[in-house]
Amino acid sequence: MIQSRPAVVRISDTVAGELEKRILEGSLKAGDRLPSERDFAVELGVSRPTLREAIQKLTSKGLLASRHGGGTFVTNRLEAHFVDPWQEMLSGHPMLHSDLLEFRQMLESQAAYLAAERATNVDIERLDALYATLDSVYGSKDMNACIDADVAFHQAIAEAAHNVLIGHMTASLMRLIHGHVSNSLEHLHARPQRWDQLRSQHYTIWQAIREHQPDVAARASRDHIEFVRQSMMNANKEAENRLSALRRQGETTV
Amino acid sequence: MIQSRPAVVRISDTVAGELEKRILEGSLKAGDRLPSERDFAVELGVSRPTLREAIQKLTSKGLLASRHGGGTFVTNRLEAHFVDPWQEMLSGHPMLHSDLLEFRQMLESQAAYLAAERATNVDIERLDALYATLDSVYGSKDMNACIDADVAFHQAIAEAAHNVLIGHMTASLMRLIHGHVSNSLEHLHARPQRWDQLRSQHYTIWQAIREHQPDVAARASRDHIEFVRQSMMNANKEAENRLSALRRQGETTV
DNA sequence: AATATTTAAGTGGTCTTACCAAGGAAGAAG
DNA sequence: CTTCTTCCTTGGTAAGACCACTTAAATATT
Repeated sequence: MIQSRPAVVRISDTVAGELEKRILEGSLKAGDRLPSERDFAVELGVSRPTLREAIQKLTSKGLLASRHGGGTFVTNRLEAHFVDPWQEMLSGHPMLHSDLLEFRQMLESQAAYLAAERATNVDIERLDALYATLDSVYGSKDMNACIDADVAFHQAIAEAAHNVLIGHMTASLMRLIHGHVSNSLEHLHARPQRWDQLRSQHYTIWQAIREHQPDVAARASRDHIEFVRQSMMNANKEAENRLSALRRQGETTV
Repeated sequence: MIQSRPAVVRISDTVAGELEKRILEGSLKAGDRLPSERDFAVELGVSRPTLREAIQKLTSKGLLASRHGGGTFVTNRLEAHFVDPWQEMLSGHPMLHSDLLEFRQMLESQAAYLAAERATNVDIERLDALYATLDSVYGSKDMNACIDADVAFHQAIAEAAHNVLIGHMTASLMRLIHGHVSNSLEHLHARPQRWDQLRSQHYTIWQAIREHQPDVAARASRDHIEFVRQSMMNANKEAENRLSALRRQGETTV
């Protein structure tokens, strides 16, 4: 109906593109309800399964949301256009956080080891500056600044290892977890003693690299991630407890 | 039980999640071809439109790709995310091979450690089979078969570590260096004793994992890569010697 | 015998029809 | 007026059929 020659273009893609275009242009605003699938399919000149496949695509992009018996609506989150598969996976499968931390533990401890072995004077000067800002910013309450300084510090260590793979890998992982770090650190906000523990851990790593003690640096880095890991597991456990408490409360009110 | 939060349980979502999980865990590897939609729908116990909707979701996420008349394939986007930047760097700058081996040393020793810790009976059975073929094929002169068996063996170890990042990372690196392995091994062709050394190294790793001795496995794996590293450096040195010898010869003739 | 062409089987893409389940609104009962 | 029932609309799933494309085996050609 729509096209005499579909050629290599899938109709569902064409429909999805058309809908996406309408949403972006504003003719379909956030909160709007789409016509029923049957009517809309006729209107667009395609079959209902084809329309549904197009809707699935946009739903997985976060642009649409369907309620059984209710209708299909335009969501208000237009920012989720480009999805990094790993990013999606991380939020979808929380068990991956454990794997990710395990990987970081390996990567960063090795980076610290090599950095302690190979760091030049330039590297150490950079580390000194970054550690200074890290230490000063840890005294403030600015969470974002802390995260940025933390990332920069670890990235500098990775680059001081003078291995391009470790450098790139660390950068990739840092980019990947940048959004999740806040989750894994926010529970520290009300715990000053843990805050100080992190501070001293960074100090140990920094000094070990400065004094070219590879084993100490690797061990300290390993312990550092292990600490974050334990803190996160505790946070998760507490969250579960709160959740089940809420559930119990709900059951009583029912 | 008035209302539960995940009230809407769409089958297509369940299927999509199942597929995503399989891709993530590696049972569906990059490049793999899915069964035909008709067969796969029966296998999963759902209808074909439902399966298609699930595939649409994952396609829009970039995890799957369908070719009309050809089939549906698992993309390598998860791995490409990490590997892409290195592809041309590695081929352009041979000096990076040293970095690569260093990275492998870290990655594979950690994989061996975790595999020795976590390998299930199924994992060990797979390792047994792969080691058997590896050992038998090492007796032949078939270099390609040796490389394939070697890659499969190390990949199986990485998957036995039960860490999706380590699994994908190893797969990426293996694919990345597949063409380079021949370079790093061809010099062994005329050296039977080194051939036997590799064989015994593999045996040590294999047994350590079977007997759940993480430290032994990690150490053996580390030594294994170190051996390859030394061999390659020697080979490079010999190549340089031959090259400079040729140059000297050229100077005399000029 | 090797190569180019044809053919047939298999696969994804689309459509039609039908039925089920969840939501919502109109109407009936209190 | 409130509450409950009923029924229609809507999205979700299933099954079968046909079309378009790819692939590879079978055939014809050289």
